[in-house]
Amino acid sequence: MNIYSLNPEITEESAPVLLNRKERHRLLRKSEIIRAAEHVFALKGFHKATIQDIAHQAQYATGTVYLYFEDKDSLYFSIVEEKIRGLLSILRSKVTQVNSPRGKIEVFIYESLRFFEKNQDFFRIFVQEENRWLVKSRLAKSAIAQKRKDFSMELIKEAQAAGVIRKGLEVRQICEILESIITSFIFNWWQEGAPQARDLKGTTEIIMDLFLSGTKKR
Amino acid sequence: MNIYSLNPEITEESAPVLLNRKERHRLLRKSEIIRAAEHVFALKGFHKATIQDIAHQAQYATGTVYLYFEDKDSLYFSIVEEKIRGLLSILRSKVTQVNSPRGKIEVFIYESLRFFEKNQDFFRIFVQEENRWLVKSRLAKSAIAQKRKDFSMELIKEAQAAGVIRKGLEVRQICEILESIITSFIFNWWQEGAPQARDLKGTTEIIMDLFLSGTKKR
Amino acid sequence: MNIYSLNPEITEESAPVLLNRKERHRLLRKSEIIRAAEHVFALKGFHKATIQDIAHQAQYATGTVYLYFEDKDSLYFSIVEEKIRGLLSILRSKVTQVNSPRGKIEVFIYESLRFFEKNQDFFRIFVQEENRWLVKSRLAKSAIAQKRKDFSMELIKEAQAAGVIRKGLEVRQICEILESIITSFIFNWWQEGAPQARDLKGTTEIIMDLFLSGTKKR
Amino acid sequence: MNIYSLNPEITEESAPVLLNRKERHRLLRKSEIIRAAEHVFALKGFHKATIQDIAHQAQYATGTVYLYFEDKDSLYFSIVEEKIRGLLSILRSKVTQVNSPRGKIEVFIYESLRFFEKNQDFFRIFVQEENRWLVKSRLAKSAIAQKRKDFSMELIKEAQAAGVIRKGLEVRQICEILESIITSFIFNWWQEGAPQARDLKGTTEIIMDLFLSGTKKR
DNA sequence: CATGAATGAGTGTTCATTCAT
DNA sequence: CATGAATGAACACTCATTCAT
Repeated sequence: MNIYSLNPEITEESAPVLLNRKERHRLLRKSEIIRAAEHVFALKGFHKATIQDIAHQAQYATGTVYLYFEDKDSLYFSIVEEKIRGLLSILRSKVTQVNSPRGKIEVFIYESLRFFEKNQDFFRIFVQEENRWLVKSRLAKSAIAQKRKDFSMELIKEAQAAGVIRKGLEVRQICEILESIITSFIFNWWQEGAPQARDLKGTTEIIMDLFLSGTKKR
Repeated sequence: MNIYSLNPEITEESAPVLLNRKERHRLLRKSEIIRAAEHVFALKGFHKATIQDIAHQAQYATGTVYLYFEDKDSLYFSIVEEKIRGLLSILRSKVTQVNSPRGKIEVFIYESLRFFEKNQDFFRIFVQEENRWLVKSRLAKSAIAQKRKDFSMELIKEAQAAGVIRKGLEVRQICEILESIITSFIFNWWQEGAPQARDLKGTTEIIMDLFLSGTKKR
Repeated sequence: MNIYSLNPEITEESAPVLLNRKERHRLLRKSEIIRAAEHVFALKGFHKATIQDIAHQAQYATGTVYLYFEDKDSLYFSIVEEKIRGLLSILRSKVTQVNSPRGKIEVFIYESLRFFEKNQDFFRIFVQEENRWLVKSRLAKSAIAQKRKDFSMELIKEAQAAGVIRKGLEVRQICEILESIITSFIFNWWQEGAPQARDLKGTTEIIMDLFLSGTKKR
Repeated sequence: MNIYSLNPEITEESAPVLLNRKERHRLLRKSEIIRAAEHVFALKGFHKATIQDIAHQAQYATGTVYLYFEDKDSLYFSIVEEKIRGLLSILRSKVTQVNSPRGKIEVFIYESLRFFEKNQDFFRIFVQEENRWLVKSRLAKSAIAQKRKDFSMELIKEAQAAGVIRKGLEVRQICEILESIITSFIFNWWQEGAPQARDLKGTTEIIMDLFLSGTKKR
C-alpha cells in the first residue's frame, strides 16, 4: 500500500445534494453542455469554436446554450472554473490523507499528473488559452483560482517549516517552479503524439527528485 | 569582467547581406510591418488585432500588408520566427564566448532572461498564443524553432558529458524544465504589474541554483 | 351642472354578459394578459417587448399567452381594438346625453382628451406604432375601427346639417382635422415631460374655438 | 404669376461644393445607400428592413454599408436628418421670396404638401416610426430638427405680430396644429390608395382657410 | 389548462482578403 | 508597387413559437 492509493476514488466534483428536480435537471444540462464545449474548445480552440458547434455536439439547439450560460465567454470560463474546482477537490482529499510534508508534495505532483492526464482536453485548452484577457481577469477575481493557489502555497510553506525545502526563496516563486516542472512533463507527454500509458508514479519520483535536488550530478 | 558582457552587442537579426536593392527594399518593408504587427498583436492579442490596425500602425495601406505576407497567420508566424531567430542568434554569439559547460548554461539563462525582458511585448504574445494551432504546427515544421531546440539540447548534453548534470535524464525533458523555470520567473516578473529594473544576474544565479541543486534544504 | 358630467361613469369596456363560466374565465385571462401587454408595450415599444416580458408581467408562463392569442401581432392588435372599443363606448354614452350638435362635438373633444389622458400608455403605443403594417391593415378591416370613424363622421354630418359647420368640406377630411388637433394637444402635453393635472375643460374650449373659428385675428 | 412659382427650382440639398474627388465619391456613395435605405425602410419598416436588403437594393455588399454608416440606427437617422434638411432648405428659399406673413404661411403649406408628395416614401417612414425612441431622442438633440421647428415658429410669430393670427395662443401649439392639419391632408391622400395628381394649390387654400377661419359656418 | 424548456431561423456587425485604379 | 474601397462569409446572440409533461 502506498500513498498513491490510500483510499477509494472520490468524485471529482462536489456532488450537489438536496437539490430539487428542477435544479438537478438544470445542473445536468449545464454539465452536458460543458462537456460538449470542453470537447469543441479543445478541438478547435476558443475562437474557432462556434456556439452552434457546441450546441450540436451537445445535441441541443443553439439557443439552448444561452439558457444556461450568459455568453460564450461565460461558458468558457465555467469550464475553466469547474476544472480548477475539480482539481482542487481531488488535491485536498488526497493530500490530507498524508501527514509528512514531503509526502504531501509527492501526492500533489502525482494527483496533478493524474488529473491532467485524465483531462487532456481541458489541459490543451488551458495551455492554449489560459492567458486570454477576459478569462485571465476573471480568474484573477475568481475565488476558486485563488484557493487553488493558496493550497499549493500552503504545501510549500509547510515543507519549508518542516525543513524539507530551504527557506529564503519566495513561496509563490517556488510554487510556480513546481507547477512549471509538472506542466513541462505533461506538455512533453502531450507532444509525443500517440497517447500511451504513462508511468505516473515513476514520473512523480523524477519530478520530486528534480524539484528537490535539481539536475546536478551527485 | 564577467561572462555577462564578454563582448559588444551583436545585432539580434542576422543582417541580410549581398542582396540587391529590390530585395533589401522588400526586407525593409517586411520588417517595418513586422514591427508594427508586433506592437498591435501585443496590445490586442491575435484575434482582436486587425490587419487594418497593423497597416495603419506601419503607415501603409491595408492591401500593402498582403504584398509582403500571405495572410494574417503568416504575418504572425513571421514574427514568432523572427524572434526565435533573434534569440538564437544572441544565444549563439554569447554562449560561444564561454568555455565551461556550466558557464554556458549560466549565459543561456542570463541571455534568455535579458531577451525576454527586452521583448516583453513579444513574450506576452508568445505566452498568450504560443499554442495556437496553426502557429504550433508551423513551428513544428520550422527549421529555426528546431535549431533553437537543438541548441539548448546541445548545451545540456555538453553539461552531462562534463559531469555537471547527471545522466539518466532525458535531454529534451531537462531542456524543458530549464526553460520552464526561466519562463516561470519571467512570468512572475510580468505579473508583478509595474515594470522595474530586474536583477538579471541575481536571478540567473537563483535559477542556476534551483536548476542544478533543487529546492531541498541543505 | 354641465355637459361634462351629465351622468355617472359607465364602464369603459362593454362588459360581457351572459357568458358561461368557461367563457368568463377565458375573457378574464385575456384581459389580464392584455393589461400586462399594454404595460410592457408602452414601456419598451412593440419590438423590444418580448412575450416573456408580457407573460412574466401577467404572472403567467410564456406558453399561456399563446392559449389566448394567436401570436404577438394578434395580441398587439387586440389591445388596439380593445382600446378603440373602450373609447367608442365612452363617446357613445356621453355624446348621446347631449342634444345640440355643437355640444356633441364639445363632449367628443372633452372625452377624447380625457380618454387619452387616462390611457397615456396606450396613447404612446398608438402614436408610436399606429402605422405598423400589420396592425394598419388589420385595423382597416376591423369593424370596430370603422365604427369609431363612422361615429365621428356622424357627429360632423349632424353639425353640418345643423349649420354649425359649413358644408362643402369633405366630412372625412374634417374628422381627421378635428382628430389631428386633439392629437396635437395631447402630444404636446405628453412632450412636456412631467405629468401634471390638465385643464381638460379649458383645453376643450380652445380646441372648439380653433376648430370652428380658426386662428385668424378677430 | 403667383407665389407658388416665383422662381426656378432650387436643389433640395445644399450642394457640397469644393470637395475633392474622394469626398465627392464618399458623398455619392452615402446618398446612393441612403436612397436605397429610404426605399427599403419605406417598404418594410425599420425593423423588418435588413441591412442586407438595403445593401442589395443599393447594389453593394453588406459590409459596404458599414463603411459609410456607423450602424442601422445611424443610417436611419441620417435619412430622417437629410430629409428634414431638404425640407427646411426648400421652405427657406421659397418663403423668403414672399413678403406678407400670410403669404409666407401659404407658401409654407404649399411647399410642405409638395415636399411630402414628392417624398411619399420618406413620409411613410416618418409617420410610421417618427417616434421610435432612438430617433426621437437623437432628433431632439439634432440641430437641424430644432432649426426646422424654429423656422415654423418664426412664421407664426410674424403672423401674430402682423395681426394675421390672434395672439394669446402658444406659438408652439399653433405650429403643431398647422402641421397636424397639413399632415392630416397628406395622410388622407396617402390612404386613398392609388396615387393620383393632387391639387396642391386648391388644397393649400383649403388648409389656409381651415387654419385661419376654422370650420364654422359663415 | 398551464407550464417553461427547447427550438432554430434570423440579423446586425466584423474583418480578412481582393482588385481596380 | 501601393492603395483602400469593396467584398461577403461567418458568428454571437435573440426571441417568437412549440410541445412534452
